Amino acid sequence: MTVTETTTAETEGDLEVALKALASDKRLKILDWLKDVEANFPPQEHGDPVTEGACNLFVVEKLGVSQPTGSRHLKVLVDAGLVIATRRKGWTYYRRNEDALTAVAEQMREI
Amino acid sequence: MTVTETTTAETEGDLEVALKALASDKRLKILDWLKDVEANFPPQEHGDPVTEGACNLFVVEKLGVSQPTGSRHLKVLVDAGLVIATRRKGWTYYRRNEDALTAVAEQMREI
DNA sequence: TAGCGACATAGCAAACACGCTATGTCGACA
DNA sequence: TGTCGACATAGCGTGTTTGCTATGTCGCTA
Repeated sequence: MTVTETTTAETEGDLEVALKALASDKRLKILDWLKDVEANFPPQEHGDPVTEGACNLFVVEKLGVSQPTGSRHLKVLVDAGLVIATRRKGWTYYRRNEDALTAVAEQMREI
Repeated sequence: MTVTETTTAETEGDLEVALKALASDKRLKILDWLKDVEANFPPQEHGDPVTEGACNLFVVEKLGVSQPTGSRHLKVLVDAGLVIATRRKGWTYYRRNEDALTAVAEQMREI
């Protein structure tokens, strides 16, 4: 079994990094879609949409870009700590890091 | 008398535009400094710091960049509607657009 | 009206962001 | 072990951002 979780622990970190990650139409869309994986993506027969998130290819397809481009957008979000990637078997699932997103929103109240 | 106020009326507009403007270390600093003009900038004998804001040169100097570079950072904030520029006599004053900033923070709660 | 101080604009180079194609890696399965 | 599906990484062209210097504009004031 190989399960790898990736977070950059940005719950309190650099606001600028988070803002750079958020300052993109496509990445804002991804975050919005991930609010409700079951509603926004096709059914996954291999990995729980609720606990693990949406798989890479579904996001890529919905974004309407090539697979590497979509993967990079996701990586930007992961590197900023706003999204958590779970790698299992052949697939990678992405879900929102609600704690980090809430922290960013909180910091924005003092901007 | 020539007084010109500049706002891009972004009180409800594009979140992405605001985030792009905010995704910069220097521009975040400017916004922070403008929270208290009197405390963060030298005394202005020509224009009320509280009602009109800080003059261009003071911001530029504190940023530690050239005058055109500083002016452009300010312009980015103005274009995004986050800062209001008031031009009077020879000087241009910049102050925070609290309404727009609050609106952005509010939108961030649903991100 | 000549000149000066305070900005704004133009124009340019370096760095970064973003799209793509091509290719590498890694786990399953025949 | 060979192949295939699902990503990740490399590399490349293009557009945008960010810094600078040089220069334009505008409102005084001499």
